[in-house]
Amino acid sequence: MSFKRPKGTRDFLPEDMVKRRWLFDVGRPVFERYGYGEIETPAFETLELLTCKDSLGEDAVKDIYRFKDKAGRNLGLRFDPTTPIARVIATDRSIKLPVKWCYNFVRMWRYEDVAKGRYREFYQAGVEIIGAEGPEADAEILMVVVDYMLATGLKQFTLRINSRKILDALAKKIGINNSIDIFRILDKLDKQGEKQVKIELSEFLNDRQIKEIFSFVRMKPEQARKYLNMSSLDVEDVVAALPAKYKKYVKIDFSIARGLDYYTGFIFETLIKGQESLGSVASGGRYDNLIEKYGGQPTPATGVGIGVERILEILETKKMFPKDLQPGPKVFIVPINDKAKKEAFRLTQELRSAGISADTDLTGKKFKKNLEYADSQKIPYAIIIGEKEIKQKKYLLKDMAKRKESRLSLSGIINKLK
RNA sequence: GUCGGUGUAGUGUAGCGGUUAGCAUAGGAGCUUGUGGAGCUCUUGACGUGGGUUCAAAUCCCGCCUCCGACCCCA
Repeated sequence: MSFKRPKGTRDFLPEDMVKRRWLFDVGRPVFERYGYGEIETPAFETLELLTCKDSLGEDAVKDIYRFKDKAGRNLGLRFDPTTPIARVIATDRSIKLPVKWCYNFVRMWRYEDVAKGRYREFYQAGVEIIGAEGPEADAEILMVVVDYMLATGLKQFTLRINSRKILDALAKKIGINNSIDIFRILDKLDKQGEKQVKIELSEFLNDRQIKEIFSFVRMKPEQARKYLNMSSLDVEDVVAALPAKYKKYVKIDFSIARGLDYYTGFIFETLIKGQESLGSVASGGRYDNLIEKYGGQPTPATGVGIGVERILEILETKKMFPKDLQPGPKVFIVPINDKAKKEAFRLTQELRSAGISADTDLTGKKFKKNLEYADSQKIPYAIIIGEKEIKQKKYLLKDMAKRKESRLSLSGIINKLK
């Protein structure tokens, strides 16, 4: 019999985990710098919360992993981080607003089709600002994303911003009812091109409407303002709140329309240059009435979800991980024969006590095999220990890559490896 | 969910109706015992799954599943 992993799941072996761990560690200081506190909610919630009608469409509900507990309660696995966070805010009245919460490599489940960069079990990072309605909060979300991207080493990326309010005004102006369908199609403009989008739109709209949409998408903000007869555009306010250093990463784009389901205003997505086909690696926006839908006070909120899986994939293809990411010990202690084994074991523990990641043979392998093993595991150093070494209290420290050996005392080794 | 492709040791593959299912690599043991990435010897290990056709199926047909693309979707 042989067992398989369930579809859409992955095993992360130590060599994978060092990379994931690296990204985790790179993101955390960014969140901390901005003053976000970390939050974690249960892996499963009541199905009632997860399927709370107004917040998601029918398709989304189908993608929830659901089950009954022994008492017959209907439960489901968390499929996004925002819903449980909204639940916390809605139900815990003692929380003083605003709050700034982050989550880093939080696990999520969606029962959907697996595709490149999409799994049924995956991780996400992100931040939420709840209880602040000004454009500064939205601007800060963008700043966090920019800093996060830069921290990963990615330098060429664009945050494309738009607003649900602008799209709604546009829909009203040109007489569109089923605006969600329309803007979903429009959202593909970048990926599929004008021709294809026009074909798809013609199913719902007449030529005049399509023409107007396309001319709108190309407008400058000031033209758009005039066209929609609005005194100000929220996306412009957000850009205005941005420090100069961040402005160059941000671009107003009236064609983007991510996640129209619960967003109420400002929305954005992040594309990596050269990796546009992978889709957005960080997207979010303002959702001012979600908390209310979960039974809380009317509460403004804005945030971002960062697709760490996609970022990892991009870093992998671009070979951007630090070279020294290597699981396992830094030094492997090799006894020359059985007599030296005991001393090797003792020495290993001595190094560990000194804070050095050290390991030794536990299987009774012979000298040569142990060297081979250290080599195959890419352990950078070996210490060779035999009768001579024990007597002299000087050990042979071998640099595996350079194949060079030096005779050092224990403290000498500790100094060198620290 | 739809369409197309695919499935042979851990990995990469050969076999295209009758084979002891071949090869490479990885894994294990050794090449007489104080020096590893090579070489040599030995060794472990595979036809996704269930039906059907046939004297005979890894091989042909069908269902299911997996994986890979494309579409749909992505809260």
